[in-house]
Amino acid sequence: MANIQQIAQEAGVSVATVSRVLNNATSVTQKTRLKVKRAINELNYEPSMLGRNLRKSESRLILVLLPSISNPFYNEIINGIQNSSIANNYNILLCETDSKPERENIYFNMVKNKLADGVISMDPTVNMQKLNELAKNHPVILCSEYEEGGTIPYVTIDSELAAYQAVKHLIRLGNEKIALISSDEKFLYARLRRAGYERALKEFQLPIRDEWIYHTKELEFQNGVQAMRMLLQLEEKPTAVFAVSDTLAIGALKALKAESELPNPIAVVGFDNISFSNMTYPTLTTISQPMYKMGYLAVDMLMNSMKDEKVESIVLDHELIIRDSTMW
Amino acid sequence: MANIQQIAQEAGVSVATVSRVLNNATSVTQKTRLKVKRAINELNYEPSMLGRNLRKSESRLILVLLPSISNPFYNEIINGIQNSSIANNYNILLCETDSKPERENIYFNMVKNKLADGVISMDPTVNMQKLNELAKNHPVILCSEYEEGGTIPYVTIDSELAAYQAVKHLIRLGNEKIALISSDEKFLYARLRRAGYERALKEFQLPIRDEWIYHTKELEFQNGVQAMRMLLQLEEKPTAVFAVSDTLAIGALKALKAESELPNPIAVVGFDNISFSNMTYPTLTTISQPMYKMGYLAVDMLMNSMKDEKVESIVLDHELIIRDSTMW
DNA sequence: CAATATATTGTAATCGATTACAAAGTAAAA
DNA sequence: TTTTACTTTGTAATCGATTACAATATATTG
Repeated sequence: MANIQQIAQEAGVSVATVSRVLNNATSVTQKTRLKVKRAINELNYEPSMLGRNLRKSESRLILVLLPSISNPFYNEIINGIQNSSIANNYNILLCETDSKPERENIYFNMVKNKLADGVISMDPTVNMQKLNELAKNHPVILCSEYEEGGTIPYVTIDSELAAYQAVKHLIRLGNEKIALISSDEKFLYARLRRAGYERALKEFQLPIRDEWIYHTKELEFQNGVQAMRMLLQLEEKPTAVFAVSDTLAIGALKALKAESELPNPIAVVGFDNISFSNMTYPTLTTISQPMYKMGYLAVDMLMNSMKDEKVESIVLDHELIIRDSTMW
Repeated sequence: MANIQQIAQEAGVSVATVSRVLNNATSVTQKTRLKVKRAINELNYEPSMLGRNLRKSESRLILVLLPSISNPFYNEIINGIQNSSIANNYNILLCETDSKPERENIYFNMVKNKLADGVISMDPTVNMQKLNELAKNHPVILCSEYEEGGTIPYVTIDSELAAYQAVKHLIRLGNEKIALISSDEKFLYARLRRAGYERALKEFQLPIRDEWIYHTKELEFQNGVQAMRMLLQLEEKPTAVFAVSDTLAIGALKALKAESELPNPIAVVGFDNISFSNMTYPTLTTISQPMYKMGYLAVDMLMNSMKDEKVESIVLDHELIIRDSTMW
């Protein structure tokens, strides 16, 4: 593969001139510009980004941290990030941490090593201390999951309010025994959604019972199935369930279908509005997050952060999508 | 951020020695090694990959091309690719082409520009001509979708045989009117799966009727819903359906549930065994591809290709997973 | 101890671009 | 035709590492 020297030689000009042509600098005559372009075509030349990046000390790559790509919740956010990045002439590196510190370290090092220019983290399992450390010297934005009272800018929704509204919806439908399927409360979103759940129950003077609150280890479908099975084994069964994610809710629905001898249907509300939530039977009532927008904005914020502008955190609006799982 | 010069100065040695310590070269005394390490810690130094990559003319990045991350089919493959890459000290760049040539060009240029060392393409919509061109100078492996009679090594399954077996299963259950929900036949997998479908029907002297073959534009759930609706409007309705992807099959199931006045249930078989396929109602009978393995092997093949070894294409085994959608 | 072999360290070129500054060329003004 | 102002081009330093080769230090041998 040819390099800039060879082009310069072929075109009979200096490397500086070739570089100017490559970067559309103004001060190059039409005539020399043509000579250079001809040489470029002749030798099938593509400028090396390695050289350019080293000189400019940038990689135009954004790291996107997420625990696992298999959670469909991230799909639309990633779409937003992707489109926004490309519009800004950046590319993204999707980084599955699998919630493993070793993996996380690899990616943090990439940033320190200048292999990436900034980070958007959607990973609730991220090591916040290390991330804060990184954020001192590098642009970092949190997307969806964030740190309360932290210094890293974030874009998210009001999880507490959303949960409150979801549960209130169940109450309005006449449910008094409402269970919660949540994940690990080390995650902020889980704590917030639980808080919303409790606020709604308290407001209507309904009991908050420990055995109606189930914590799963992960967010896979199977965890939802498992959780629902446990709830169905209780002596006093709930009549409705609020799950902190669609994946859990869908698992719960599955477990309910398997249980043929239920006197009354149990209502289920999920969270995220993943595309599959409209394909289940019954279709799932859920909270819709503006995922695409969230991703898009996260990149905007990162770009501003790179320009050393002050970046304000953003809280976006959500929406309750009412489907069959609360009206069968 | 400190650079290698400063470390050399701080430690009172030459840059070469620092580099040797960084790369665990043998010929460094314990004493100087310590001096250097102390300086590294002192100045909080992280070597710049930009410099290293330029010098070594490699980026240790693999591009993974796929049309869209929202298709859950790719999840497990990506997992395999990811794990295998990390084991080989590479990172992957997930590249959604959205089936747009502009996007594709961006990524191809990254390879030409030395920003990535190789490509694994899972994108059926890829421009094969350009990819072949790229493959002349850079390592490329095809994963899942491939080119018949092409020169780029691939890892895949026998789609024709799998489809044949899926349809044969439907025939054995007594179905004689079997529909096909396929995608665009510009994709090889679609042509192969249709061929398998037709082979099974012919073998049992069953009719191949054009109105029972529906082609969707995309692979989203909604396309499956749409396809099934059309099939249900036919005068002579099929009693079973084979869909070339789980997403389409799941959409079809959804459309079937919506239709309450069916005299007999319609059996459905999908393809891919995505994780959702076990969460639908009824659960989906499908063909399971060894997705993780496929991804893992693709990286192995790429590594060999980078070492300029000859790489043989691989056809892996599949499996028919029988669930409720063919026995209700 | 001197001569030689070996282990350790340093010097400087190199990867491929960008860019400040200098030099040469061209156009405009005197 | 000079002189001046402005454009265009070239020279060489630079980004931050690796590494061939040279130089020096240390160990081994006779």
